[in-house]
Order: sequence, then structure tokens, then C-alpha cells
Amino acid sequence: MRWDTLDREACSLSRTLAVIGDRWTLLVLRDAFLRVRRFEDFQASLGIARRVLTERLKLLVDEGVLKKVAYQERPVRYEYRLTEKGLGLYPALVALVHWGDAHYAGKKGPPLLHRHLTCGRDFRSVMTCSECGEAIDPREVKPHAGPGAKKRA
Amino acid sequence: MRWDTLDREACSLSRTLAVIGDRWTLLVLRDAFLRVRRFEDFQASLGIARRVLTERLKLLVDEGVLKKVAYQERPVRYEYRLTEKGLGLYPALVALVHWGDAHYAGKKGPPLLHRHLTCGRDFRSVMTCSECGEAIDPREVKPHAGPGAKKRA
DNA sequence: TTGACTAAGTTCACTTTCAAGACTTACTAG
DNA sequence: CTAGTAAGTCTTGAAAGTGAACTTAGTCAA
Repeated sequence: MRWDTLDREACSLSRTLAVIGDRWTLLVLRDAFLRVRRFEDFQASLGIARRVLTERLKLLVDEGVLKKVAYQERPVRYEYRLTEKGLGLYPALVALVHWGDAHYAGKKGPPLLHRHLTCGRDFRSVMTCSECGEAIDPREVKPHAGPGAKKRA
Repeated sequence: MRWDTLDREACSLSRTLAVIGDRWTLLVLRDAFLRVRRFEDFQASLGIARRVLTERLKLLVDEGVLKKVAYQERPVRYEYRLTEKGLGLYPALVALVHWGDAHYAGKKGPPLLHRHLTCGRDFRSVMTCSECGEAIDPREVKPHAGPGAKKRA
């Protein structure tokens, strides 16, 4: 399999990675969630080649994860904002952050905490079942083919 | 920033990506969660260069995400199994899958469904707050510096 | 008018990583 | 001995990232 054919796989993870799996993209999204909006600020935060950042931002805009929003008119200037589709990546992103917290924060502890404004507390993400509300244990999950599965030849 | 300095960032996402952010790694983990275990089977499923697969598996083993378990002795042969640490990536992985389902499954629907054995139903992942149990809306989360944050210069 | 500045890219030469495939190693069985 | 199995290792060329400079399209002040 080639990386550039991921979008054609009958696999949702592959299709997701076709959009957000390139080097640096998840860190671009991290910044977007932290309210970084402008090209120069993404570039300053990440310190990556401008060409790479341009490409990453373009794909995210093309796929509707980010949108370009004019923040001034003369001259016209744009910033990049998360769309609803982009916001939908939050659970995945915060799960990755919290996994890093759990295993790599060391003695100092997590560099960043997430306060749930609804209850006022710093939280850990817990993945629960949409149907019964229980926390999900991966050993209690059985994958099975769905309607979009590839037909057997 | 160079990709090979991610592990030194005071950022949990960067630290996570230093381990699982390389091209193909998340698909290796997908397969591990789907009970693929042997080198040849990973290779057949992914169709990637054996050298790349070797490197990815090695880093995952070195970092304790996968472990090598002998499945026979003569000759000794190993398979790769998820550790507890590796299982901890399930929420992130399934969130990415479900994001792909939501946006790229098209008319056919998701290729793979996840049955929660505890309640017997196919589920969507819902991220909830460890403290109050409510579903998390990213707009209701405020990030703030934690104990491991980088000191200001 | 010119020059300086700002923001967002685009281009280039070089380095690193992936892709494709062949080859190697260490066995076992016939 | 040969053939087969499993898990790598090695090689060459293509693709992607790195680091930095340059370009474009404005605006504003002197």
C-alpha cells in the first residue's frame, strides 16, 4: 500500500489518516484547538518549513476541517479556524494528549491540563459507550464487518 | 522543530507522536487491535516495505506499546502483542475511526462496526469527563498550564 | 513617488524517509 | 542436499521534509 492511496481503502482509519495523518498535521490541529489562527503563528509555534505548513493547511481547508476566515479587508487577510468537522477530532486529539500525560509526563506532570467548564474541574478523557453509557474497555469490544465493508472476492 | 526532537517537547501530544506519529504506525496499531500478530501478517495487511514495518514494530516494542511473545521454540518465533500501555491507545484510535465513519463512509456506511459486548450493541465513542460524567464539548474545555509546563524565560 | 513593513505564501538545493524488490539468516522437514 | 517458512536486512530510486531565501500583494509614512 502506498500512503497516497489511503483514501481509497475500505477502512475508516485509513480515510481519516489520508486527511490528518501526514507529518505535523496533528500538531497543526493541536494549535488550532489552542486558538492559533494565523499562518505566522502556526509557523512560529511549530517551527516547520513554510511550504510544509502551507500544504498541511491547504489539505485541511480542502477537506473542510479548517476554514479560512477573513480578519481584515485592506489588504484582505485570512486566518484558519476549525469547522464543526474539525471540532469532531477533539476526542481523538485529547485522548492522544492524555495518553502522553499518562506515560511521558514524568515527575513534573502534564504540561497542559484541561478544565471542563461545565463542572469546573480538570478532567481525564473517558471513552464511553453511546448506547449504555459505560466506560469502554477494549477487551469488551468486538469488531465486525459493517455495511461499507469490502465485498469478499 | 524537527520531527526527531518531538520527544523533548514539553507537550504531551508531541511526546505521543514521537512514539506513534510516524507514517504507518497507527495502521500497525489498528491491525494489532484486530489481532494481527505476526510480521508476515502485518506486512500482508499493510503492504508496506518490510524495512519500514521492522522499524515501526521495533520502536513500538522499545516503547512498551507492543511486546514480542514467543509462539514457538524450534525455531523460536515471535509475535507482537499489545501491552497495557498499548491498549491505552484504544480510545484515541477508535475516535479516529469513528471520525472517519462520520465523514467518509459515504452511502455504504462504515466498513467496520464495534460491538460493545457488555451491552450487546454497536456503539459510537463518546468522550466524557472523568469528573462529572458529562459528554465533553470542546467548546466547554479550557486548557491551562499544568505542573509540567515549560518555565517562562 | 519611494522605501519599509506586514502577511502569506513560493521556490530551491540538500537531506531524510519511503517504496519496491531482492537478498540473507536461521532454522525445519523430506 | 533442497525447498520451504519466518523475520528480517540491504539497495536504488522516488517522494517528502528541512532550512532558508525569495516573491507577491498589499499598506503606510516620509
